[in-house]
Amino acid sequence: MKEADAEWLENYEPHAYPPVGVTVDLVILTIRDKELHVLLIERGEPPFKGEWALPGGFVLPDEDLPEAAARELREETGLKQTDLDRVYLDQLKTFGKPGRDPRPLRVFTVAYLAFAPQVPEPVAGTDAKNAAWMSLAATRDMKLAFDHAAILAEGVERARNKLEYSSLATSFVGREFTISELRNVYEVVWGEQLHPGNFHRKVMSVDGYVEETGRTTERGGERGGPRARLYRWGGATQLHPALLRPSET
Amino acid sequence: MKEADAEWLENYEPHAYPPVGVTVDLVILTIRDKELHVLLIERGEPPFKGEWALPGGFVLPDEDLPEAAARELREETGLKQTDLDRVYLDQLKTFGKPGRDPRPLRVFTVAYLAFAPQVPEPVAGTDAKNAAWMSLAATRDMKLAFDHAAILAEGVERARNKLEYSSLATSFVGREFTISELRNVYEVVWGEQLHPGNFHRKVMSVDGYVEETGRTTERGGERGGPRARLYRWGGATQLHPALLRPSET
DNA sequence: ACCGTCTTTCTCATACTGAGTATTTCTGTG
DNA sequence: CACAGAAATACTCAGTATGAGAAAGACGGT
Repeated sequence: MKEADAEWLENYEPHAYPPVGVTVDLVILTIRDKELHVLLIERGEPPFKGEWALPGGFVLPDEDLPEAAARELREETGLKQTDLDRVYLDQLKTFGKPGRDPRPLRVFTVAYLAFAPQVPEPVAGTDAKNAAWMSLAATRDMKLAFDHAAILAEGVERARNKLEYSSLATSFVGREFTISELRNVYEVVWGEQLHPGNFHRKVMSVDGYVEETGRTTERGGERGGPRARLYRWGGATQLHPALLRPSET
Repeated sequence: MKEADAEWLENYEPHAYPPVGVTVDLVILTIRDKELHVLLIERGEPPFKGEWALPGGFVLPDEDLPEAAARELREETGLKQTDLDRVYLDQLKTFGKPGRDPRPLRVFTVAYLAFAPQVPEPVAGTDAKNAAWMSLAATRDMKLAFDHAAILAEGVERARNKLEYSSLATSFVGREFTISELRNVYEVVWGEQLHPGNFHRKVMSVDGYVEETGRTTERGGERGGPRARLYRWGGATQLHPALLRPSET
């Protein structure tokens, strides 16, 4: 550091500024019963005690933002490390409108978006009364705490776009999956039916999206059909060419 | 607000938390002399006094994040309102690694990305000694203050991607432009030559990207060629289908 | 045993893409 | 003032991707 900086530091008075806080909030999405679900917690502490909110909390003094998001993800989902490795977790957007938090402290929140595979039952954390996977349809009828409804909407929108250009859909399924399980992810997130034949051809033609395991499911679908081949993720993160949603054409 | 919240508020002590600050920093890109340039300022105050940095500053107490970014953009570029309307300005990413700011205050910065059209000479603001458009090539040899090199890299990467799916390239050119001026934007940002014929066909085929004005340039190119037709932006913000960069195919 | 479902593969018409070429209009130079 | 070089626009053609439909099997439930 320069000498001028050192001199300036001595006269610096942090508490002269109005108090500010920074939190991370998580939009954690998963698929249950062919519907998109989000993890919500019932707040056990004020503000908004008793109301439903996205999981999140203050960033600790020595913690970087991705660390804080990963910690909250661990605390709120109870996922094991092996599963956590496969979870997509990326920064979504930061919200800081004055008054979005009623406390006498200006709170900015850095929202993160996560996609979880299987469905461990959620764990109520220290400051949460209760935690639950809520279907997106259900959330539209509830009033979420803070500006979390807007954050959730932003997260869902981002998820829909991410599916087109990234291999993110594999984060929603198990380590080994069938092509129709993968297709189901797209159908649920986009909310529209896809042509099974064309989807199959497309996925197989994108280099590095999936690779064959050589095995098949133990039995066919519940209502019939042959055993499906099992694939695993092929290592590609970007899809070339992209898997565009039909409705946007 | 619930009663429980009100009770809780009385016991709340903001200054018990370590001090935190939030700034906005801007990656403002433009094209000069067929090269991508970024607006940098020479810091007039510690920390990093005398070093080059992205323009930015603290978010004011009653200001939302987009307002703070717009204010900084106005202050630093001196653009007039009519020009500002056409500037693309959107949130990029938030950075908050402990220690990224040497002050005894944890500073998070919300980075914004802006694309400016013509090239007004920059204006030195209150806490800036000097301001200048720097070519990207030049910035690679300089050490920027804070973690601004990483923020800049993130902004450039985002810009390259945005060109593919949005009509953003029109923010870099004047209100009326020729197809080859538009092509030049893509070539400069992507750093590769495009096929003039194919680019022309593609731009004309994307619905709502450009619309004819019926006029042409006053004279041909400096080294010959016919007068080019003038177009204006056609109103579309998303491009369907996208204009993919050739190198990624 | 049979019906309906599901996976996987084909076919075919249409659309889009990259590469190359042609035509015409202009600028700058001798 | 003719000419070379350059640029704007249009056209061609082969290769590839896409949407829609259909077919061939494999399997579960009844």
